[in-house]
Amino acid sequence: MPRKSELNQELRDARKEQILKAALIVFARRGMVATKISDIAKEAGLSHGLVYHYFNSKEEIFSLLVKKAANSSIEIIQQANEIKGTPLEKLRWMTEQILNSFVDSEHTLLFLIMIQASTSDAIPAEVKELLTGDQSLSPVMCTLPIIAAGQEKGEIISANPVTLAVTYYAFIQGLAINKIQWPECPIPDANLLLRIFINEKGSSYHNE
Amino acid sequence: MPRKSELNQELRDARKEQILKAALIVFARRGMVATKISDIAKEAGLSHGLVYHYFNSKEEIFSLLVKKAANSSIEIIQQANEIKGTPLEKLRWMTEQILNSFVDSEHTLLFLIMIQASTSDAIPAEVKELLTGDQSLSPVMCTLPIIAAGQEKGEIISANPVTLAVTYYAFIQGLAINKIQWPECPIPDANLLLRIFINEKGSSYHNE
DNA sequence: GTCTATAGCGGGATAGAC
DNA sequence: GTCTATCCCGCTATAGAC
Repeated sequence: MPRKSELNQELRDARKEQILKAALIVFARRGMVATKISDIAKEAGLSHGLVYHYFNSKEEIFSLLVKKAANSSIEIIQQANEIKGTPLEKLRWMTEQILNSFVDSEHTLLFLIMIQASTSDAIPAEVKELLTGDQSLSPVMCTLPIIAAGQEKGEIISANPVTLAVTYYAFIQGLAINKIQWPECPIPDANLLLRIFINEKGSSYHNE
Repeated sequence: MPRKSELNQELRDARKEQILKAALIVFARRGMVATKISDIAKEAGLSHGLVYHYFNSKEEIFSLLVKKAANSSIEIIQQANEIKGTPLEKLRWMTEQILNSFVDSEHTLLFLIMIQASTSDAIPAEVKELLTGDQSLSPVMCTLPIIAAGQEKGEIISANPVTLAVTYYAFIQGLAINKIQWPECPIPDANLLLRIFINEKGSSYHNE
C-alpha cells in the first residue's frame, strides 16, 4: 500500500474521532433524538454535510458510541477479576477505577450514553441489542461471581447477590447522572459505597 | 354557579387527568423530545387533536408533570422531618416510603421525568427552572439537617454531609432508572441503603 | 367535545459545486 | 474533502366538520 493512502487513512480516522468526540458531548447532554446533526457539526466545528461524508446516519454515530461505552465498562470488570486479592479487594479496585473515571468527563459521558440507550424506548432496537445481546456480559452478571466469592469468604454480607449487584450499579449510574446535573458535586470515596457490602462483624482476615 | 357547569368542569378535569397519565407513561419511556403528541393520544385512547383541546402544547403537559414530581418528592422529605424519632429513624422512614413507591409505577415514572428535566439540555429553560428555582428546596439541601443531626447524635458516620446526601440520592435515582430497564429487578431493603450512613461499632471509615 | 384534514416548519439525508 | 442548497418526510399545532 502506497505511503500516501496510509496517511490519508490516518487523517480520515482522526476526523472520524473528532466527530465522535463532539457527538458524545451533545448526545450525552441532549439525548439522541433531540440532538440534530447540525449540533454535532457545530460542536466539531465543521459543516453538517461533512458529517455525512464520514458516517451514514445519526444512528450509526450513536451506535458506535454505545459500543465504545459497553466495551469499556466490561473491560473494567474483567480487569478487576484478574488482579490478585480477595473478592472485596477486587470490588474496591473496580469501584476506585470507576469513581476516578468520573473525574474525566469522557468516561462519565460514555456512561450516560449507555444509560440512555438502555432506558429510552426511543432508541432503535438494533442499538439496544448491543447492550442486551449477550446477557452474560451485563455488568450485574459479571459481578455476581465476585460477590458470591466474597460471601463464601465471609467478607460480604449474606444478602441476595443480585440485589447487592443491582444496588451497587444503581449507585454508579446515579452518580454519573448526578455529575451532569452538578459537575462539581463531591464524589464519594470507594469505601463509602463498599459499606453496603462489608460484613463488619465477621472480619475477613480472621475468618478462614 | 349552575350545577351543570360544575359537572362539566369535573368531566373536563377527569379528561385532563387521563391525558396526563398517558403522557407520563410515554414521556418517561421515550423522553420529552422523542414523544409525539400522537403517542400520548394513542396511549390515552383518543385523537391527537383532542389533546390540544385540553392543553396548549407538549411542553405544557411535560411541565405540569415536572411540577407534580417535584412536589411529591419534597413532600416526602417534609413528612420525614415531622415524624418523631431519631434522625436515623427519619431517614429510614423516608427511604422506606421511596422504595415502596417504586413498587407502584406512577411514582417511579415521576422520578424519571424529574431526572430527565434536570439532566437533559433539550428541556426548555422555563421547565428546568421549576426544579432549580428555589435552591433551598432541593432534596439534597432538605436532607442535610437530618444528616447533621444524626452525626451530632453519633448515629451517622462523620463524613461530609453533602457527600452523604449526594451518595444517598445517587442510589435513589439509580434505582429508579434500573426499574425501567428491568421492571422486575429486586428492590433492596431500606436497611441495605442505610448501611452507608450507620456508625457501627468498629467501623473504621473516616473522611475529611 | 371529538374527530379528520391540513398548514407550516424543522431536520435528516443527498446532490452537486468547488 | 468540504461546503451550500435542497429534497422530502414527519411532526406540532390549527381549522373546521360533525
